[in-house]
Amino acid sequence: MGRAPCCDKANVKKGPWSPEEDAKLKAYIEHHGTGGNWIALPQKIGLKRCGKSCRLRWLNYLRPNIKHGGFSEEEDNIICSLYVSIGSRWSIIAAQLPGRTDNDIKNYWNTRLKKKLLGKQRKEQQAQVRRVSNNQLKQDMKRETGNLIVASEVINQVPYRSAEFPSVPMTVINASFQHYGLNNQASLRSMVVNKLEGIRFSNDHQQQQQPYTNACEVPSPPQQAFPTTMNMVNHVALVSNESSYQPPNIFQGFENFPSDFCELTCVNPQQMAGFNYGMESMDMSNGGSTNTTSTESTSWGDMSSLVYSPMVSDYDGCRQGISQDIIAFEECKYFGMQMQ
DNA sequence: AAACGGAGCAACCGCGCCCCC
DNA sequence: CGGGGGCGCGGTTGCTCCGTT
Repeated sequence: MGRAPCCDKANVKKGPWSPEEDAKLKAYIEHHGTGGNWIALPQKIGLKRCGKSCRLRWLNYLRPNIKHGGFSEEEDNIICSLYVSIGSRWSIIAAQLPGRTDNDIKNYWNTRLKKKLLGKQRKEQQAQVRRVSNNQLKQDMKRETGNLIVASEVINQVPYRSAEFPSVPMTVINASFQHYGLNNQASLRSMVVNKLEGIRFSNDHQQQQQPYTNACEVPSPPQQAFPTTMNMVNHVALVSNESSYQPPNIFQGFENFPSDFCELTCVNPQQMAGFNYGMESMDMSNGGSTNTTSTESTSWGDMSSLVYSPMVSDYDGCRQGISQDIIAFEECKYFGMQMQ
C-alpha cells in the first residue's frame, strides 16, 4: 500500500505556472507568510495547485533575492569542492551560495559543470598520456600480469557498504592497488571522474543494470560486478597458492570497468592527484549494512568503499578496526582532514 | 525551410525525516 | 510509543529552445 497523496491529484493544475498564479502566490506569502502549512496554502489563495508545488515555486522562483544563471567562476569552484566533499547534497551546497537554490545548482551541475569538469579532466589526461611511453607501459603490464589478476579481482570484488568486510589479506589488496595506481588520492579522483561519467557500481545483482555510457563498460551478464567476499577469498587464495594456475585472461575482472578507469589509474595516477579526499562515503546511518536501494547503490558509498581498502596498511587488526576506520574516515571527511 | 537531436531548465514525484497528537 | 501528516530533499521527467543537418 502506498502513501496517501498529499493532495487531490485530479483537481490540481500541473505544469508551468502562469503569471497570475505567480502573482497570487507571491502577494499572499508576502503579506501573510506561508502560515507554516503549504498543503493548506493553495486553498486559502484559491489556487488549484498542490501545496508542494506552491512551496517549490516560491522557493525556487518567487522568493526575493533569487539569482538565476550567470554562475561565477568562484561559485563554480565552491560547487565543485562541496560536491566532492559532501556529494549531491544540493540544499547544503545551496546554503553556501546566497541567492542560489538547490534546484538551480543541481541543474547547473548536471547540465554544465559536470561536463566542464570532465572536459578539463580529459584534457589533462590526454596531455599526460602523451608523455608516457607506450612501450614502457606494455613492459610494465607484462611484468605485472600475475599481480594484475589479483588486482583486478580485488578491484572488482571489494564489497561496498557491506557488513561482510573484506577478509582478504589487506597486504594483498594494498600491493595490488599500489601497483595499479589505486593507492592514493589518484584513485579517489578517478572514482570521482567515473562518478561524473555516470558509471554505476553495484553489488545488488537483483537490480536492473543501469545504462552504461559506452559499449566497453557493459558488464558480461553472468558476471557479478561485486561477487561475495567468500568468492574473492577463494579466488585470491587460488591465485596465490597454485603455481600452476593459468590466468584465463589478464584483463579478467576489468571488463566491468570502464576503459577510462584503467587508463586513468594505470597510466598515470599522479595526474589524478589533488582531489579532495572527502568524497561522500558510506552512509553510516544504516550502520554500513547491506540492502541498499538502487538509488543508494549509485551514491558515493560505492566509491568510497572501493577507495577505502587501499588505505588500510596492514591486515592485523584490520577487521577489528575497520569499522572505526570508516567512522574516522567519515569524521575526517567532514572536518576536511586526510586520514593518516 | 523543415526535421531532428541535444541542452537547459522548471516542475513533478517519491521517500525519508521529523513533529505532533 | 506509535501512527499520521507535513516538510524537505534528491532524482527524474518532460517541455522548450536552439543549433545542426
